[in-house]
Amino acid sequence: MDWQSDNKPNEVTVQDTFAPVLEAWYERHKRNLPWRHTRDPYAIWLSEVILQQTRVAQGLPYYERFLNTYPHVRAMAEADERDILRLWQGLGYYSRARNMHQTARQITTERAGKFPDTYQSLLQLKGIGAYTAAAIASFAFGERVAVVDGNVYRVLARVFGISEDITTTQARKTFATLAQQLIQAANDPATYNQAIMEFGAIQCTPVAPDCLLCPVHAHCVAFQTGRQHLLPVKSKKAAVRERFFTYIVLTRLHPDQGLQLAMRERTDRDVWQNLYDFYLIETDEPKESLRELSLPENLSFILPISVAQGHPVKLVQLLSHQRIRGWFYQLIVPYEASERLPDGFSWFTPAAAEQLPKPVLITNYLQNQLG
DNA sequence: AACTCGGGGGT
DNA sequence: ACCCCAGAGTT
Repeated sequence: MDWQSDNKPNEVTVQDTFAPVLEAWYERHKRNLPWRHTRDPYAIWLSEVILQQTRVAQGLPYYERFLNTYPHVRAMAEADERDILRLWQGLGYYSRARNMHQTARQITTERAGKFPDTYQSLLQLKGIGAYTAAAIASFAFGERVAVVDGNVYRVLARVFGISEDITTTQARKTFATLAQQLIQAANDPATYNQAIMEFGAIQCTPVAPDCLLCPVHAHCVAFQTGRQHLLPVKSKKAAVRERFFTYIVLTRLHPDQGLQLAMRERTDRDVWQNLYDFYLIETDEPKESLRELSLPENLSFILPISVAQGHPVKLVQLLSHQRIRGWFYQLIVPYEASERLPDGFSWFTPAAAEQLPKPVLITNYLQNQLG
C-alpha cells in the first residue's frame, strides 16, 4: 500500500500525513544552522543565494563573513562589486554575487531597504528564481509556498515512486504540483520546507539512504520496491570540455614597491567573468612551449625585451563542465618599458593582487609562486 | 529545451 | 571516475 493509492472521500490520506510526519522528524533531527535563528529576509536571502548548488558545509563560513561585513542590505548595496566578488572568491557561480549585489542596490534605492514579502514579488528580483522565492517567502514571511530543490526531487521521487526524468520541464511541473499539494497539510509552511530539505540532506541521501530508520519507509514506493538507488531519474550531462590556457605572467620590479604583476579583469562572456587573471592565450591543443604559440600583436613590443623565468608552472583547475590546464610563464619586463601594457592591464603588488577577486586557479598560482 | 556558469566533498 | 550540492539566467 503506497501513498499514491486511491483516496476515498472523508478518509485521511497519506498526502495529509506526509508533511506533519516530516515536521515531527525535523524537530528531532535538525542541525543547528545560523540562518534558522532569524526571520530577517536579508539574512535569509543571503543564505539562500549562497546555498544555491552549494553544500551547507561549504557555504557556512561565507555566510558568516558576508553577514559580518554587510550586516544589512544597505551595507551590501554601498559596497564595491569588486569587494563583493572578493568575499565570494572560491564559492563559484560568480553571477550569484553580481546579481545579489544588483538586487541589494535595487532594494535599497527603490524600496528604501524593505524586501518584497510575497513569492510573486520576490520572483521579480535578479538571482531569485522559483526555489529562492519560495524559500524567502516561507521562511521570512510564512507564505504557504513549497520549495523544490534537489533534496525535494529526491525525496518525492522515492516516496511517491515518480520515475520521470527530473531534468525535463514536464517533470518539474509534476514535482512542483505535488510539493504544493503536500505543503497544504503542513502545520507550519516554513518548518515543513526546512524539514523536507533537511530530510533529503540527512536521511534520504543520494547514496545509501537510511531507509531502516526512516519514518515514512512503510509508505515509500522506492523502499517497498527496492528502487531507492534508481530514483530520482536524471539524464546524464554533457562531457567535460578540455581547455588549454597559456598564461603570460608579466612582472616588473618597481623601484619603491618591489615586485608587481600585470593583471586585468575578465570581461568576456565566459567562465570567471569579472574576476582577475593574467595575460591569456587560449589554444584548442596543448602547447609545450612559447615558441609553438603565435603571439598576438599587443605582445610584440613587450615580449622580445622581457626575460623569461625558467620553466612554466603547470596547474589544473577542474570545474563541473570544463577541465582547464594552465601553463604559467613568468616574464620580467624592463621597468623602463613597463608602462606600455596591453589594454586593460594594470600593475599590482602582491598585496594589491591579494585584494582582487580571482579564480581559484590564479589564487593557487600566486600561492605557489609568492608563498 | 539546451547550455552555461565553480568549486568541493563523498563514494 | 562519477555524482551531487537549499539553482538561475541566457540563448
